[in-house]
Amino acid sequence: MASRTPPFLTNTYDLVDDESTDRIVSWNQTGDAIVVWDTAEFSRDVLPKYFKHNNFSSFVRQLNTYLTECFTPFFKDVI
Amino acid sequence: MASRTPPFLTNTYDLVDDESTDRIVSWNQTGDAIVVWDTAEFSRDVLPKYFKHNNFSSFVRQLNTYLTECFTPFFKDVI
DNA sequence: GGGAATATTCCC
DNA sequence: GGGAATATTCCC
Repeated sequence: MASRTPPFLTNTYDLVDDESTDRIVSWNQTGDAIVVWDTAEFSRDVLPKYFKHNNFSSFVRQLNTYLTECFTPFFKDVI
Repeated sequence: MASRTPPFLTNTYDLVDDESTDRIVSWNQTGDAIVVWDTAEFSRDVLPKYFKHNNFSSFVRQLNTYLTECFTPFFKDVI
């Protein structure tokens, strides 16, 4: 029996996959990385919908916890 | 140097001490115990102002973590 | 980035 | 109630 996928990973998948916020955060062209287009909006508007905080650094901390070579996010702050 | 008081304890002190919510949660007459008069209102309205959740059981879990004989809360659900 | 402290959840 | 897993914060 595979153990349950951690909530952080399913939440992160969901928030990236949500097309209504692709302007703020989306997959890259090849679909193997996350692009955060606007970290300010991302932190303020998107994070609290999925997590109990609105801190970009807390999100990145969790990302680093679960990171493997299969999962390569990057950030492109357009400000 | 004393180490810093954990946020849970200062938050809990503050929420009990706030007189505007004494109808929901207050000190007892001798000031050495917490009385939660309405757990439903307490969970829904008071907890999220001080913590990142609205679950009574999570509050009690933390209370048990920090409990000593000097700190004796009790709950009086008036429903 | 990540170790460690604290918070929140989950489950016995 | 509390151990353990996960999340959030704090700090190096």
